[in-house]
Amino acid sequence: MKKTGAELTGVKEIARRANVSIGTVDRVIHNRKGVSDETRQKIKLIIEELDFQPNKMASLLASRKILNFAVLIPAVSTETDYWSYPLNGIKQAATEIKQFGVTVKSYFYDLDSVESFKLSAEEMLKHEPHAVLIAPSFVEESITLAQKIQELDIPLAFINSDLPNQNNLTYIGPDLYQSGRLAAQLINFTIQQNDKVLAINISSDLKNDHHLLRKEHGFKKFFEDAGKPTEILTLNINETKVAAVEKALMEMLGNQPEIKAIFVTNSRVNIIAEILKKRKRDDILLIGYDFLKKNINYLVSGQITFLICQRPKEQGYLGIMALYKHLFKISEVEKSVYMPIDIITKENYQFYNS
Amino acid sequence: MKKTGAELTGVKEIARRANVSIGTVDRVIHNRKGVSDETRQKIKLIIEELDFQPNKMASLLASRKILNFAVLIPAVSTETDYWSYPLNGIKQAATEIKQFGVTVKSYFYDLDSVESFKLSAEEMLKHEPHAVLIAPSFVEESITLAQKIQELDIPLAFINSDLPNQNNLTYIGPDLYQSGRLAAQLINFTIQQNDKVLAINISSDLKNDHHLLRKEHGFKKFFEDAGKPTEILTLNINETKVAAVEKALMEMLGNQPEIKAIFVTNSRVNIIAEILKKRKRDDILLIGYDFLKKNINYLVSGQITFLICQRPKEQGYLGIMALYKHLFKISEVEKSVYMPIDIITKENYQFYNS
DNA sequence: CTGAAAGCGCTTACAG
DNA sequence: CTGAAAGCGCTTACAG
Repeated sequence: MKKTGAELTGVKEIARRANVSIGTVDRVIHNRKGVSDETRQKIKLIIEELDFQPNKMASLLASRKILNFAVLIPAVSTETDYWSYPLNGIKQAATEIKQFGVTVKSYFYDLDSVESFKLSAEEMLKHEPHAVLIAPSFVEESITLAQKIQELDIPLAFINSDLPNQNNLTYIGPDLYQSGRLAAQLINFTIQQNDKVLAINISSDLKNDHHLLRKEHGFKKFFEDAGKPTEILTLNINETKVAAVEKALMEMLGNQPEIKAIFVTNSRVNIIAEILKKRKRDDILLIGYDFLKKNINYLVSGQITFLICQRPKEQGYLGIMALYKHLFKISEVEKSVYMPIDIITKENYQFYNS
Repeated sequence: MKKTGAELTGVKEIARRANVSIGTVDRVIHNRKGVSDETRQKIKLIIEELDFQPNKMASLLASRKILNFAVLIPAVSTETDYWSYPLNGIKQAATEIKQFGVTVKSYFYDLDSVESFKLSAEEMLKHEPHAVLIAPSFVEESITLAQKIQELDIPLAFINSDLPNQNNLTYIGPDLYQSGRLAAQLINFTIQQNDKVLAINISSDLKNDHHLLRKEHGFKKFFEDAGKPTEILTLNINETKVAAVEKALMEMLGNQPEIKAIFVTNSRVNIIAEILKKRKRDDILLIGYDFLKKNINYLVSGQITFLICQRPKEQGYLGIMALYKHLFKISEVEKSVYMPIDIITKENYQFYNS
């Protein structure tokens, strides 16, 4: 249970072999200046020979580093508890790395308010974080922020959605196109000849919500590739109130009685479920996104058949851990990490832990 | 970036307040004897007041502990690469906790040989591990082993399958009954009135393979609960050679032309896929278990529609981490951790990372 | 450019 | 029962 403490190891042994002090060895290990080329080379050689790996714990202990991570994500709203899941993952990671002197502070913004994003971002930067994790919901403002962060030369991780060319350390989140394809595949199993399929985008600002469009694209592409004549209709609803959605939906269903399956491109699938339930349209298969309490309720009651999920908790967890692994040089961090695309049904939701 | 080093903290501050040496404080923290009740109480009070949490890194560094974990799992065979996934998870965990002085050594056994299990178990115990992770494939022998391990008073984790009442620290694996139900639900979406469904158990020793029976049970229970008149047939095949399986399967399909879906209760679903492909029976929906290369190939080619997976990599990873968290007192460990039941299709397999 | 010393927050013998 | 000292493997000023 104890290490054998016979011969020297680590910096001491290197120092002994190189005939220098451990201070000099330390300088070489961390590529600090103030060492002659000659000694530097000699020490580097010995380090290689010994395949020396500094003891992280000793290093952390001696350096007394304190690292503050900042997180900028949407607040949990009354409308959706989606963001509670990434937040839980972030908290879990925070607990695990607390012992290494890392603190994680979260800043929140309102998904309906660009202004709140800017304010929270500003507040966050004021605290001079050593690493930042953000969910870049507002594209333009997020790019501005990402550039500020880059100027400060601190690592940046994106979760939930990506922004191209932002020099971010990593992106952890879904592949939207492919999740749309998967939804199509699931629907394709159940429909008959001549059935029609409806894709619904519910968003107050669809033009900027390229998310939904990428899912819709994957969805339609699947049927194209399948070479089936299934007719895919699309309904864009730019209001989120039930009454407005109901009007648009019922009009569509009235005109197209052959619709037998509906794909909602985001977590607002519960609105459609509510309407279908009220209208007693149990004949329509419904599929949508995200492990929200409201959605799960309709899954259990049978109104929703499939939910597609992208491990929101894990996104938060992995985002923080990526920053940690990078700053503590524990391992290389991948530029993009695409989450598995999970299928949740009435029969497996109880074991889905995020 | 630096901690403020003004006032004393940790053991020193406790010692100062209690007017004792840090040695005595240490004795109290670790509940060692040799401290008068009076001083012990005094120190405990101060510890509570300060909400003192010992610095893990300093503690690890000073104690110079070396912990050897042992792992006993089936070897990766030519027939299936299933066990390469838990092994990868184990290796990943090993890499992460290496810096805390933990080594992980794996021992393997042949799934077709009880003898090899016993031998490997013996070999493992000879090395006096401080914690053990096992996949208890052979029930009786595993119980014997679990009892030996208990006598040695070292923590034990099970993965992949559970054994009741073994005083193990934790179990991490699937809920078999529920995964059978999920398979039934998926099939239920696609079948028509009057279609029949076939469940196939392929095992050379089905009586002892209670795994398969629990999945079959869940599978059948789903249809019962659904109150549908769907007829579920069962085929037990106690040979694993393709020729033997083919004979049994074709006889069944010949007698029951209404069979439109097949559920294979384990990873040998690729054998059935091979036969269906050869016989050009694309009309039958096939569903089975595990993310094996062979199975994925048939998923891509369309012969298999769904694979049910239980995160084998994560099981290995979490198993090791549970032992680590327990021994290092990082957090409490749950007695049972049931893995999510994942559904893998042609459209999402590429993002499934275990 | 280099070394010697102090220190990180603990644990471990050892001495009394 | 208790304390003083040495040490874990590093880093950090400081002195030269």
